Amino acid sequence: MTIKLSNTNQRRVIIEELKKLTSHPTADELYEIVKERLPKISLGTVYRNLEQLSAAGLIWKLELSGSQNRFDGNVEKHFHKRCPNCGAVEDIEYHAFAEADRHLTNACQNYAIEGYTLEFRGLCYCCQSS
Amino acid sequence: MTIKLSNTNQRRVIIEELKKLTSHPTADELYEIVKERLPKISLGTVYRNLEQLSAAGLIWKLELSGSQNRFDGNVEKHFHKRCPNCGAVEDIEYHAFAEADRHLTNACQNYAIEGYTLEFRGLCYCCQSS
DNA sequence: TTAAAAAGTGATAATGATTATTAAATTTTA
DNA sequence: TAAAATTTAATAATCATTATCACTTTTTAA
Ligand SMILES: [Mn+2]
Ligand SMILES: [Mn+2]
Ligand SMILES: [Zn+2]
Ligand SMILES: [Zn+2]
Repeated sequence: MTIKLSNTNQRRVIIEELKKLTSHPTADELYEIVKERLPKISLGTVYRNLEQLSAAGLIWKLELSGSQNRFDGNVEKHFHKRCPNCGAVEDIEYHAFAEADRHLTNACQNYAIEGYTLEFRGLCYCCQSS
Repeated sequence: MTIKLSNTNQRRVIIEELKKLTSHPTADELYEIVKERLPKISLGTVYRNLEQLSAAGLIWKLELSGSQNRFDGNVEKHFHKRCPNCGAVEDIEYHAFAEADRHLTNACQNYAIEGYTLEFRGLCYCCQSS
């Protein structure tokens, strides 16, 4: 049942560059970065691979509400905070909200709910000091 | 500071029809409904008014992750569940998750977080029985 | 090892949701 | 009631994403 992916150079570079970043880039932001190593790569290839890699569980596709999709090389359980001013997306350590998560999951038991998506809003460091 | 909106017939009908529904329609779905009363109305007018009405706090704009925006005539505090199979959006009564909400809000205090967005995933009634 | 089959690529076109533009109409202001 | 402000309908433009397709690369399995 595991998805099988060919070993192409493009795929290798895409996942490698994504995993270097903590910025949760959009497909086109990552495209610009990958292009430095693979100048002939096309944006469609980046989109296609990000889609496949997230389907395979190797990366995360962040479908944040009301914004362009972003991608995350860190697949450990954690949440995100988006800055309403500049749009930056930052990690929030899971442990900070672990208890709330337990309560949410428990409340879910009584309903036909499979899971939830939770995202926070708050000014990033840059936008706080300006 | 309150936003002032002119009293146009289009605006009146849009909000009136939205408030009749519990289906959280998209702009184009509501457009089809409103068109029965105002056949000459344009889709752009529906988009513009939904935007203004939600900016004024008279309705809710639901920016659900990874899907077209939907609109809600019910501005009381509540959450939503989206069916991963058919895309339907249903209400979840706030009280069911009030305790979890308290925990989330408390955890937020220690961080520069202004608020959060929470949405659930689960098969709707139709999709469960098929 | 090699040839057929499968998967992936790059270039580009197409799609779909939303926003912008603009002249004309309506509503508000005073 | 006339000028100012807002809104409308029609339409064009934008922007993110997906689809298409001829060609190349990778995988499979004899
Ligand atoms: Mn992250
Ligand atoms: Mn609702
Ligand atoms: Zn910021
Ligand atoms: Zn369903």
